[in-house]
Amino acid sequence: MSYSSGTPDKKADTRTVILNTALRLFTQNGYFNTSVHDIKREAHLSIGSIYHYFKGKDEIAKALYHDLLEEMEQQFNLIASSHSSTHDRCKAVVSLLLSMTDEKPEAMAFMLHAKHREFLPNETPVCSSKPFTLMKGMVREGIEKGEIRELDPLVAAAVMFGGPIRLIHLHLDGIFAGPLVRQLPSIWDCAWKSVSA
Amino acid sequence: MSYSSGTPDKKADTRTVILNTALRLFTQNGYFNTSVHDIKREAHLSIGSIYHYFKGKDEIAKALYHDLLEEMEQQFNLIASSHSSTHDRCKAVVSLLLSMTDEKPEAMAFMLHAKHREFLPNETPVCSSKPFTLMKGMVREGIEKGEIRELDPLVAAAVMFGGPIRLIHLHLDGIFAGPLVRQLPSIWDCAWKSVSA
DNA sequence: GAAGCCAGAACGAGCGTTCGGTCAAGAATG
DNA sequence: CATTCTTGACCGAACGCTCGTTCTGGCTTC
Repeated sequence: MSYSSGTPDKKADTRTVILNTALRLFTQNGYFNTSVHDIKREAHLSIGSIYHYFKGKDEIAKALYHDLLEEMEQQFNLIASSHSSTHDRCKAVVSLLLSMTDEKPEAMAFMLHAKHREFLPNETPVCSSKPFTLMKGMVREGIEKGEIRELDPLVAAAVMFGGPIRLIHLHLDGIFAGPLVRQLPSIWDCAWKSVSA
Repeated sequence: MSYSSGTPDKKADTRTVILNTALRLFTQNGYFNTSVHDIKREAHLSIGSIYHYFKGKDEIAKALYHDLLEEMEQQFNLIASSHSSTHDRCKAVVSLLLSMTDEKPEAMAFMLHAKHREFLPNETPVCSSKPFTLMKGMVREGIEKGEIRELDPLVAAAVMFGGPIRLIHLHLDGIFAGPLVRQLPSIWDCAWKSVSA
């Protein structure tokens, strides 16, 4: 490798270059409209290099999916451990979702927006993943503690997080402009009003 | 045509056979995992016959998209004209969405769930379509009349319809079982509480 | 010189689409 | 009535192209 002799750790960050490029193209054009040759071109790599790090196209998507979900799960656990009331926990979750959308829209789009079922048929669907299970768990606990009205936990979770998630979708589709975190006060007010006891 | 002499109107309903088969396969396996040859096989037709009625695969999807959106728009207009208060109108819309999901889950999945952007890049996105515009219009009117709190209309619409839509997604993903209409009272209660003045 | 990394030509399968054609049923013609 | 012509529904082999993947070989580093 002759060009750019200054790069220090070119070792195994070819992998992350591939992942970042793939994430961008997948969210921009969709999984099926993105070929491995497209990733190669955009990442200034060769086919061989890509297949050296990943067994195939779907392995790239799978790696992205797992990495992003794991990151989110960690954040959720952090939230759960640093807040005690259901109200504070759920508000922190909504805040996190909004700010993550502002900061890493592509990652968020890949997690929430993409139809993983279609290209990762053997993966557990997003809504059954750990982060989503944690969200449902928070809500159930809130019902038991009396903070939230007596409702089917799934319905309560859908209602409370459905609004923020819908706004995120609208934002990712380019319909709702501007930073989302700015909407946190009003949207959280609405969300909490909808289920609070 | 010798087989099944009993069929009266075999004339132009080959078209609807194609559309119904395509809708089923598109929602079941996704647009990109469905080939025209698959449609041919499942519909017991020939390639030539399909291409006689549609210019191409994307035209089939486009026809489905337009037909379904138009049907929904008509229902929405009917609702708007038969209810006067924002509360009643929006409740009727939510009720319609839930019952439509129960009755025609595939149609609903194709409208709400599918990423049309990826295979119909020249179509207006769902969220900018007439039905969704009508929903936003109802909410805006509700704010002007004082039935709904003073909020960004888009935020209010996202919050009010986000919960029900989220539940629909969960249902279509097989996570929330049972008929959705049964949840209308509780979910509408939550939705209205979240934005009502 | 062994091991990891990268390059890129080549392949084979599957796709959307084309196209030349058959067949049945009317309409037009005699 | 018998005939030719016309039309539209339908068929399916075949084509061209793109894609995911493989493979062979060279380069770099220790």
